[in-house]
Amino acid sequence: MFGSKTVTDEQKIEELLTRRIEAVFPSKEEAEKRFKEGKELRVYLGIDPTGPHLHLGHTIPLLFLKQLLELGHKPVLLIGDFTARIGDPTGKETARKSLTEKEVKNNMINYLGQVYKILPKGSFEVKYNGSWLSKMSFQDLVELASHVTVQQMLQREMFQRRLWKWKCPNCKKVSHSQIQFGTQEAYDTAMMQDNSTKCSHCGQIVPLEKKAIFSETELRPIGLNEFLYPLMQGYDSVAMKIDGEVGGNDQTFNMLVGRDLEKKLLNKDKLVFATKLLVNAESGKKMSKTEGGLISLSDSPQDMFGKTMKTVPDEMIELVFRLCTEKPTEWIEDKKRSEPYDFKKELASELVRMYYDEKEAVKAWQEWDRVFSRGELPSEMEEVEGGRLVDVVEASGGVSSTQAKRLIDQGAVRINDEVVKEWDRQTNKGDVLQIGPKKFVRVK
RNA sequence: GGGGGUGUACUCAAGUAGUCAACGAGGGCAGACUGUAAAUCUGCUGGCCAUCGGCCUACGUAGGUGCAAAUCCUACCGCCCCCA
Repeated sequence: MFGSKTVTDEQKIEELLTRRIEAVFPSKEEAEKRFKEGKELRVYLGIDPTGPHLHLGHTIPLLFLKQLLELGHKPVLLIGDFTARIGDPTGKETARKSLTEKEVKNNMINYLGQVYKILPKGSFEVKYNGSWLSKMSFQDLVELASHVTVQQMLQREMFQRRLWKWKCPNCKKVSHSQIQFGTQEAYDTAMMQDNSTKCSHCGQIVPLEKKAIFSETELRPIGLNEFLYPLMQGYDSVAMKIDGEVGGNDQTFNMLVGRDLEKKLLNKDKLVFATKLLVNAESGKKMSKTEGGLISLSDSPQDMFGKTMKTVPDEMIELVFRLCTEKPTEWIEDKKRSEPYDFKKELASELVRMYYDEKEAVKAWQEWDRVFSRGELPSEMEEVEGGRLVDVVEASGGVSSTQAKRLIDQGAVRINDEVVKEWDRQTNKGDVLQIGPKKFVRVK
């Protein structure tokens, strides 16, 4: 890779640093300066291969990398094979099974295939953190850990939220309980004799009843290994002598640990790009809470279109357009004046276009109109074996027989557009079954 | 190490011997409504067979008492808090 020139166009750099980016460390100005120097920068994105699919959220940093690539810089994709194999530390007694090497490998292959839809093969480096983390000794780890303090770790919001909170019965205000890790002073304030405590807001000494204590989320214990995660991730930066890292805003803490370490150990000033997240600014809700609702890059065109229509709330169409597509800002501004329904269809088809092609995008759109706007049958349907209605629903819906019966009871199943509530009814060849709002099958 | 708690379905959380497949809330699913959605209202939300109904498996794990256990006893395991 020689002779490659970086682009220092100010407008492009501005677009790069604002469109998908929530925050830049140490500062946006510093980043601008570095980009204008014209030297090739290596910027990485770390992904843990914990599942088989990349979803829409992953595409935000990936598209950022693509922008970088277009400016002549070098994206690096770091596969967290080591971290994935160790497994999620937070589990309860069912200590989440750590993934086997084989699963990790499979996931990685799947990931790469999906990444190629955004970043062309060969345009970026691929690294595995197992190649250095698995070689570290306990001594290395202790040495590494000495660079980070417990106080720093506890600042992290994710840990903050897992500490006790309590509500003062006098002034009704909420305080963090410092019971777990506090200074002596904080402890004295929080817990006085016989379980009474002094409220830091109103100064009253009140009994600390059990009911007053709560936690916002679950009060999960914080395993020591969880402290190690940021450390491992941070070391990745050092090992790769990287120039920058991009990740979701929720990864900021971990990315900053890497920045600190790289500075301390290599005297290198890593840039950290925290991308915006797919959250609804008003409600604070994430776009899709459930696995099922996630739009995955490996979804079929039809599914991708449908899921977009069904899971993207109106208020978020513009956001998704900005974060997850490459449409120019002006175009988005223009289109957003149209009906939300149409705007959303534009989004859905654009996504299909990105991960498939124009033809599929058009087809998916037509299909949607056909089925949901005009109420016609889809042009292609899965063919299933006939038999009793319950059994057909069970098999084609991928549900249990009890659940299949429930669906029928609730009137969610139609045969040839007629609601049928008898679950022992025989289906005939050629019958079209509609199960729920969007599943159609034909009896063969 | 000593003392005090606690462990319930996807999550939170009631229930302390039979009326418990287990209140309630969130989530999810379905129906009505609608522009897909959101909001709202209604129903469902362990599995199997079955259109009343029946059976099986489940309240940290393993045993025990008893006609009968999520509920009582014993041991074990996990977690939390306090004192060291």
